Amino acid sequence: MGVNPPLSIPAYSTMVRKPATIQDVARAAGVSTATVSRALSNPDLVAGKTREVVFKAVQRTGYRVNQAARNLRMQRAGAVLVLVPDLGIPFYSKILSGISDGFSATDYAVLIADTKGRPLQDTELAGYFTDGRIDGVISLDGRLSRESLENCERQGVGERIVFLCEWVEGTSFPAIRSDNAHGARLAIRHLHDLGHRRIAHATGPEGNVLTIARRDAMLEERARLDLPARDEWIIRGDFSVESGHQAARRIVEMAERPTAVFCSADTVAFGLISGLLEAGLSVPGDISVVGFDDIDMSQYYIPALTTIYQDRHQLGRRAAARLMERLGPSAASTDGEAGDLIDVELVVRNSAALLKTGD
Amino acid sequence: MGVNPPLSIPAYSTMVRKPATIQDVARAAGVSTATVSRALSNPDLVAGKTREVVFKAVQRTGYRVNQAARNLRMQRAGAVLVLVPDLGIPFYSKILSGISDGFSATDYAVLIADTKGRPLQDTELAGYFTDGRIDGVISLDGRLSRESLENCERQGVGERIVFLCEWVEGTSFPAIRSDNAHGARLAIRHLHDLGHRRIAHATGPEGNVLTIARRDAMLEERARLDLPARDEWIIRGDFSVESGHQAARRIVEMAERPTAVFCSADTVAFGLISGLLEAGLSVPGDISVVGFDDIDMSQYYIPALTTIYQDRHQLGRRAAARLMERLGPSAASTDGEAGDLIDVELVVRNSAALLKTGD
DNA sequence: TGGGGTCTTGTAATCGATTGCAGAACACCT
DNA sequence: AGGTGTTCTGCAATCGATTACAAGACCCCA
Repeated sequence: MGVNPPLSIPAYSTMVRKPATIQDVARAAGVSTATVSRALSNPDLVAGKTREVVFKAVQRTGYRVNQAARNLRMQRAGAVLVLVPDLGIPFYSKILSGISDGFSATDYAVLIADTKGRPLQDTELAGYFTDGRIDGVISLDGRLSRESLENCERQGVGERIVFLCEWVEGTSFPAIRSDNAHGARLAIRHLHDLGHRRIAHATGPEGNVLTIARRDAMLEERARLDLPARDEWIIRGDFSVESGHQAARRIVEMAERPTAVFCSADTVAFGLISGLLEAGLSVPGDISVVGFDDIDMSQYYIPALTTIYQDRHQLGRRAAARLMERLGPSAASTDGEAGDLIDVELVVRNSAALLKTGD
Repeated sequence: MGVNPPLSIPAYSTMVRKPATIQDVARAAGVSTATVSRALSNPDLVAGKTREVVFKAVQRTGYRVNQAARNLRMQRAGAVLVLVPDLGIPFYSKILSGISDGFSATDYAVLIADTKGRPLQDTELAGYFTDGRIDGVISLDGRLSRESLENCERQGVGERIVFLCEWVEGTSFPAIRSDNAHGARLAIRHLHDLGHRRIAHATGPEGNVLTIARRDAMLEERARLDLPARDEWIIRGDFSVESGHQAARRIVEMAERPTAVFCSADTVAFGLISGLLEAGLSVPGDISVVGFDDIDMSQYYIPALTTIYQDRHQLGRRAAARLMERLGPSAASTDGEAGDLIDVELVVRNSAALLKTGD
């Protein structure tokens, strides 16, 4: 006696304890598992005294509800999936942060999948639902196949899909999005106010809904203001910096050069400005440029970028809220539609200037 | 007879069918659920004929294994958690894409949590494990509390944590990271080769391991090259564009101004350059600047940024692989350590130039 | 004392998979 | 025919929770 226990037996405190189950708590509290469950999830149903005893036992055992078991029993997955067209694009980061925020107070986990590397199979999305892997989807990807969506509706989970930023034309899923058309109009009007008449547009990828919304509104506004139009002033691209860089080359070679360019994204504007400078043109001296998005970098670019601000964090939060609302017990179907369009603002900085009168 | 069924009863094809369970398949195939399970997960154990019958039944019923049930039975969560200090920072986007790739071939889901909004409680991380919510963690956040980590080890899940980019000093968790010291040396040598002697450094946030690694290596290399040192040339900041912008102000006011600045991140460099230009100094004419990271924007910034390239996608993939390896059945503990340090490269562009000889 | 109501609790089924164990079926050899 | 071995399959327990149902405890009032 008086000797320490043999060293080969680890001290109790360092032993790997298996996590306590509801059984352990029940035993410790001297009640049934049903009572423990109720005390935790529906405290009103158990007597005050018992409740105390159970809580103490929970403390003592360090019990935490096993989510896998809980979800199985409750026939839910406890997770939502966010589909991102390309995680490598900085535009999405703040949106994700907003979504993440939107779910932080709930017990939903946020799963993220990049659809760039490997686009979804037609049955895959519906599969995640029947899998028991997810309860809902927020899609930032507007190119989901119709097949995918139909499969989901066939499974009866159409109500659990929400689009964000992009959407699929001709479907009726909720789509939280910025007022793209208004943004485009603001940009064109601003350039018009600065005296510009020959205005070009560097578009996003062909077929993309944002490309269409912004281009169409741009064309309309330009027509409304009686500005000249030339086909070559609509320059196809995608939302990448690289495509802006290429657009610069095209512009430099044009016979009748525009004096201003409205870009479908800030990244495009960066590439464009960089390309124009390489060609010896100055911005905004020779050509004015307006972007779209107002990403973090824009205010520190040189020149600081005049652009259309999208509240990305807000977009993310709103989409999260919208999905929650539809996953909840009573899906008041048509309600809330009003809030799905988020306002944008013109942010005036230094990349667009008064047209030189000598022109 | 001859009339259609009443319209109030939906046609079978449009009815919401509950997903098929393993029971349904067993019934359809005329075997037991055990056989179905084995046919799917361990085909060698069932006779070829039976296997066929089961596969057909699976086809017919559209069965998919319910992951929640499977995970519960197998005592795993089927998910890994990625802790991101701030999802709003574009630097992380490509890393996430790499991680996502790394897990795409597995049946692990990727959960993402932003630790900026609400830092983790000490018991929270360990809680996610005992919860049955996650099997492993990749932390991009080096400021996890020691308590958090100790709690995990107490639960016996210390083996399932991998750090990425950042790490916690004094612990022995695997940490996939760039060779930060080498990067800093490359930057300083490059500036030295260009003739610069008075070299400043805009650091990251105080206490951050990357800040320390890059600064210490910078100081060493500067000493090794016998370059002058002044305290005010080490300018504290964080990794934000804003902090670079502030650093510019400080530099402008210095009595003895450096001719070159090594920035702890590209974003800092952007802010710095923008600030210097506002103050009437040109880059690289008056001051040369080198960044760190080589994010997408850097090659299109004006001037295009000379910087240290980090292979972010690779970092992500590698971390994913490392975690998988540790979650697997036989955790060969010490192996693979060698591959945890990822090489960096100097990318020479236009923001750092030969020192003007008149200086 | 007995009947009816309200609170509180426990028993046991259930969610949908996996797997140890044991028995059935079959082959092969003497 | 009988013994031995291998291959295949099914029964039933199990993972850890939730919850319908029933029963016990207690109170109140006629």
